[in-house]
Amino acid sequence: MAPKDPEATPVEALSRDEAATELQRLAQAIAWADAAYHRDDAPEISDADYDALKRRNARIEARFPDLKRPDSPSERVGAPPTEGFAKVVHSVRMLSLANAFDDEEITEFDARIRRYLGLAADAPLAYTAEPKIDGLSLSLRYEAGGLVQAATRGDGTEGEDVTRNVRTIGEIPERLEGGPDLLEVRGEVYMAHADFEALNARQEAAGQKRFANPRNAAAGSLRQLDPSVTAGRPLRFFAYGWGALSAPLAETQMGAIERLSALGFPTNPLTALCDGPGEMLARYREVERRRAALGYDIDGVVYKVNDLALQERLGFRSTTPRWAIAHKFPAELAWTQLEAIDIQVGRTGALSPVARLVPVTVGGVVVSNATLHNEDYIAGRDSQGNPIRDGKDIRVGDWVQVYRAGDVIPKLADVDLSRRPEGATAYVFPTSCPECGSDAIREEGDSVRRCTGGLICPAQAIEKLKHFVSRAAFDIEGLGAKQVEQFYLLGWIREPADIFTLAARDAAGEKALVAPQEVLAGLHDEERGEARERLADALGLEGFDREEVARTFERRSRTPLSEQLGWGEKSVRNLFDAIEERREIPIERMIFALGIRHVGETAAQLLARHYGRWEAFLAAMDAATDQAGPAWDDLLSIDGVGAVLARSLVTSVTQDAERASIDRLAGELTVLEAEQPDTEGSPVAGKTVVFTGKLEKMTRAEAKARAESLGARVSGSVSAKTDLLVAGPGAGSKAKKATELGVEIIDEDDWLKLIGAA
DNA sequence: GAGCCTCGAGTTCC
DNA sequence: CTCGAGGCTC
Repeated sequence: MAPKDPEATPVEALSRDEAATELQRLAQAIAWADAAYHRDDAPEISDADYDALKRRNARIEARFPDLKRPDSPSERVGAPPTEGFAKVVHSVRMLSLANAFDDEEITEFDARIRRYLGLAADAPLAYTAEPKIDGLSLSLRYEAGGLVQAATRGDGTEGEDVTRNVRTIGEIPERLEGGPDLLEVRGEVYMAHADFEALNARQEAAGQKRFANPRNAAAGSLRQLDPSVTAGRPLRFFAYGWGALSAPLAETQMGAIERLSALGFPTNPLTALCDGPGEMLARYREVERRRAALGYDIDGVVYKVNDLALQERLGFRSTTPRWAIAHKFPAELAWTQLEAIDIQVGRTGALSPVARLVPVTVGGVVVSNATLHNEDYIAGRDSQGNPIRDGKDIRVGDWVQVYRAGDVIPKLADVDLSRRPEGATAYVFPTSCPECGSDAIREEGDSVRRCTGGLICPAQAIEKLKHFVSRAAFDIEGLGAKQVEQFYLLGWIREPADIFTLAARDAAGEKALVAPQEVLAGLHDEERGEARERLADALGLEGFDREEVARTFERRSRTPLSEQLGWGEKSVRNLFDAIEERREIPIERMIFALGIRHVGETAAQLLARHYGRWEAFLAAMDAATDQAGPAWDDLLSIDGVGAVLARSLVTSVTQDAERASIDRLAGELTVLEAEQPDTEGSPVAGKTVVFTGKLEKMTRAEAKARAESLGARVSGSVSAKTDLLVAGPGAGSKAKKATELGVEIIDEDDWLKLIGAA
């Protein structure tokens, strides 16, 4: 059990008996945290919390030396679970693959590539096909033939340095002969079935936890802090790709794989060349047929365009290469019973139903929750009103079939009406918010029902704050989702601006922004049991008693954070330092952090680039309030901004309460001007370019992607703001308009010459 | 107006 | 990771 947080009595005030009791409690709590960290590779409490426990233990021991226990945590040897793995930024992003689940999607994949490349349906186009190993991706960096770094995939941009562990894997060469000077090899670490069974037998004999499946075993083994543990684990490796290179490996994917094999890397023996969708699908069946006998887990077949020059032309979408796709095997299914349907309220007020299930193992993992999407889904209809699951609705008590979409997200596939319990009634979707009681309404044509409470809804307020501190927004170290939620419940932070005044209020001994009566007022009716529980929990109380809650609420408001359990002086200082660091914030993060519907990372980036300065952005929003006029048109002229986004943005930013909150926040900050894309030496940076007519050396999509990578804005129509028109043969009205407006016109060859210089 | 292609939002489990 | 929907292209 996790240690609760009984309001910490100052060490000085502890009686002897209390001290002895607490030392025992601390010893247990620390041992529990250690075990959770080492055994499960999943710390249950934060490093800061852990440090605070240890420090309090040490202080009590210092005051009562004779009470020191034989199992005192301060005597424990071994590395404290502070340092994890160093972060590694990948020089070339490790992307994921687009997925396909049926044959048709593979035909479409081929057609899409041909279209993009401008190839006829019958032109030759070869693909490689290889089994998709179910393990963990790894990037191995070799310099001058020697392995210098191994990193996990992480989020694709930044992974963890696992070099010391990887050096213990026999199948990964330490040195290469005759490779390029710089070579990053990418592949999959996995554990074979036989090795997995043997490992689990050993784990069990040693009284340790069995691993749920080979992939978890491989992941757990690779992420050992002690490389000697990894050395004892039977990890294996298949190379399938590469990142940074000082010289090309080959001209084709197949050639590159053969080269990696010649350099000493294991490559998958089932890798084959296919000349089109027909052969690809035949290969898929073949691999599927041999799946059970392979001796290791695979979850599909990956196809890649064989010609590397074509791969380069195809390039990437935002998170996946265009030249590859993973054809997944059908997901495993399992039947279980639906215990309850809960409603969660998101940042935008969306009411999302979640299925609480009798736990069931699906694909090696125990699943107890699954998404139910929205009210139509429960009723057995899709957003167009067409029946899904043959129109069967879902009721509490039903037997339902579960699968893990993409091997991750649990979903329901079917309902067994023959086993429906007698008296089961159709689920009635709430029409008021379960968190704040406000009306929950569904807009015309929308599939989700939303709480109309806005910021008075605690769920929305908390989710908005979580979004605010999230990685792509303010990313404040030491202030994660958990802390934000707790600070909100304790009344210390109600809106983003409050984060930046917290340190001062802490020093002044008055953190709460609301009176306890006010907090309690919202908890009157009996239905709000959950909210009461959460508040009691945040206060560290076992039960809910109004007077005790109010008392504790005030005491915690007055007690400096550094004296509260779970926090120590150092962690508090780190938190406040991290907050101070974010008083300077890039404008794109600021815009994203506001959490406006339809404005995600990408849209925020576009807006930041367009307006440059924060004041200019706000002024433009004000000028566009009436949704007409030059400011409104200017907003809509941004490529990627349409009417829906614009309306959502302008109404949010100019709405009084919201705006006041934004201004309070901005008052605490220095918002940094947008950085233009890194296009040093690009002749077209910041220019607005329009393509028209037929392009002969590249497709329109390629031309657009290339121009944007050089910092140009590509627009669809010629206007006074257009700097350059690239006109191929057959250009018509656009060329005419450009001439009228005096916009420079060049042909495709001139364009290539122009950007070739970059 | 139809058909992509992306992005945004919501979600689970480790 | 997926679904829904916004926005762009044809």
